[in-house]
Amino acid sequence: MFRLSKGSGYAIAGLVYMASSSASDYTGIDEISRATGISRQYLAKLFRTLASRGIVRSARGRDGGFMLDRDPGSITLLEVVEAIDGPVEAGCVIKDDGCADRSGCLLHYVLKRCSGSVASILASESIGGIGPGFFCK
Amino acid sequence: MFRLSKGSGYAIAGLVYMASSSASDYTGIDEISRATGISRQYLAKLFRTLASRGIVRSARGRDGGFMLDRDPGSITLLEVVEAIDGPVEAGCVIKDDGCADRSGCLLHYVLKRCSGSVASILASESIGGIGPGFFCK
DNA sequence: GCGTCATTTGTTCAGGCTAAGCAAGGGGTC
DNA sequence: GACCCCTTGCTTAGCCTGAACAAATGACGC
Repeated sequence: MFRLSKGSGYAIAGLVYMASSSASDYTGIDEISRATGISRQYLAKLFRTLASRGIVRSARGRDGGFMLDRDPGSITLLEVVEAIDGPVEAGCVIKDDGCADRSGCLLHYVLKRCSGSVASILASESIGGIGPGFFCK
Repeated sequence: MFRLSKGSGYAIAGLVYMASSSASDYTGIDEISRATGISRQYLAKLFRTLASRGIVRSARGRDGGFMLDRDPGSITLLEVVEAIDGPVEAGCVIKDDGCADRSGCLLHYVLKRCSGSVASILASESIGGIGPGFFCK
């Protein structure tokens, strides 16, 4: 009903690396994969999704790769997570659609508070804000 | 890296129903399944897990069923969620073990804030606190 | 008291679905 | 021709669902 996947973390790690490399040209997926230790194929799949969402730009062929399409400071973690995992929001577990906020579903209310809290934390941090010091040893 | 599954929601719904029925004897899984609209088999599996964690008590045979083993007000949603989904905590995505809090992993820090926030919200609500008004129409 | 029966949980199997990761070939660009 | 993204398909694991069978318990008839 509500999740943060490993894929989201991988995408954030890759984006942070790109932002910190401060290269004005494209960065190959192989380089990002080596630097972060993430599976090359899976990372490529994630970046294709990010490209379709307008977060990164891709170029094929020699000297091709991926490149941030916007200022790192303007890309929030929430945006990245929602691109990969879908909306960060917890609906009612019992009824998929019904159960609007107006109904007195207390469980729905508690879950809304959880997802809302996570969303606001993720929205307050950006790729540029994480910075190159991000990588754990 | 961190999730709240449907199973957790189902378990909470079942427990709330049991607490609200205020019966001093055992409640059958069929009754809970009918009242909540949750798959009987899956609900039974969830309740078996809850029984092994000491949250409910079970009895087989005629007039058997499940029964809260403690005061509904003392069973927090966090306890139920962790019984079903495991610990509500987001570790580092890049390194499974290393990456302790002391290292300067900013992503780790952000994720810790997210999971900590969710855990504290879930810990502040109990099965007894949700109450019978919980069910959405 | 004993055997039978209905009731209800416990166990097992099988299938559909999604996330995560792997591998190979296609095709664009320098 | 070398480089590198794109597409497709496959495998593994875990979640969710459904069905059938086994085991335990209480009620009833004798």
